[in-house]
Amino acid sequence: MSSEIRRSMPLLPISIVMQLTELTARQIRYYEEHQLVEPHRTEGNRRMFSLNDVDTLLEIKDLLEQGINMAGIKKVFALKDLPEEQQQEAEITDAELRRILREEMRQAQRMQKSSIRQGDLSRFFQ
Amino acid sequence: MSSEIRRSMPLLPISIVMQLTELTARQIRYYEEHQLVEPHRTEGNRRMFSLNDVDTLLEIKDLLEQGINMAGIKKVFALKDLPEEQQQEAEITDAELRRILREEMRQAQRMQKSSIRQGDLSRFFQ
DNA sequence: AAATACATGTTAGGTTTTCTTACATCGATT
DNA sequence: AATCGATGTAAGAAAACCTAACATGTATTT
Repeated sequence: MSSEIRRSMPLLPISIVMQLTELTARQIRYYEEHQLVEPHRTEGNRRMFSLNDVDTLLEIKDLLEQGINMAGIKKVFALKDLPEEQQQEAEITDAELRRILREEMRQAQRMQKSSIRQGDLSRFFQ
Repeated sequence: MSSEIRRSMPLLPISIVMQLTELTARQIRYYEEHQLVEPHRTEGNRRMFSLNDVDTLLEIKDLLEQGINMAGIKKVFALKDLPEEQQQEAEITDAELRRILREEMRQAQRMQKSSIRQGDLSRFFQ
């Protein structure tokens, strides 16, 4: 079995994903609501996550900690998932993204100054 | 994180292990009863299995399909798990195992002839 | 300053999954 | 015929998870 298949197999219940990512169930479900992850569902409607899903969630967490919001993260993922042939067509969107990211950086700095940087300490607050 | 650690992390609920191994919950619990696997337990007493546990279960399944019973499988695992230093002390048991396995092969052939497929070597294990 | 939006917390009620225990079954052995 | 070994099955309880709704704390907008 290829490692690709293995990493995309839905194996993990949400409780384990919570441990692996240090995200709350609420957060994980919220990101799913925004279609940033799409866990498999069992017959009984329970979410089952793959290792790739966990990677995605860790990436979301990282971007959020950088002050980027849902819309920004969606853009980032949209770009990343573009196949080679379409990367060129994305140029305009790419420029747009850079503008977004610059703006986010400023925003992040403002947040740092006011000591409200969000996310990085979440693990200490259960 | 080392692959060793990863493979020993309790990540999988029994439903997933059932799919991966094509064993029933009853079978998995029965093998645990015989201490052939020892899944982690959550606070709420749910079994959580590691990838190593899955490997072990697949090995159990294979040995069972070869007609070896619980006691025999315990012996096989006991031998396999011996650290280098003790391998020598196990020589006698090792020879014993080889004898057992040779006998088991003959038995398997007989079984094929008579279309019987189970319970072949119980007499050799106590 | 009030209203709004965003990300997350919390609570409630319902459903699925898993647990243990006990008894049933069926082929093989005694 | 009785026993054993591996597995099936059923019942009742508990844990884990689900959705939906409302609450909260910051940041932005008006």
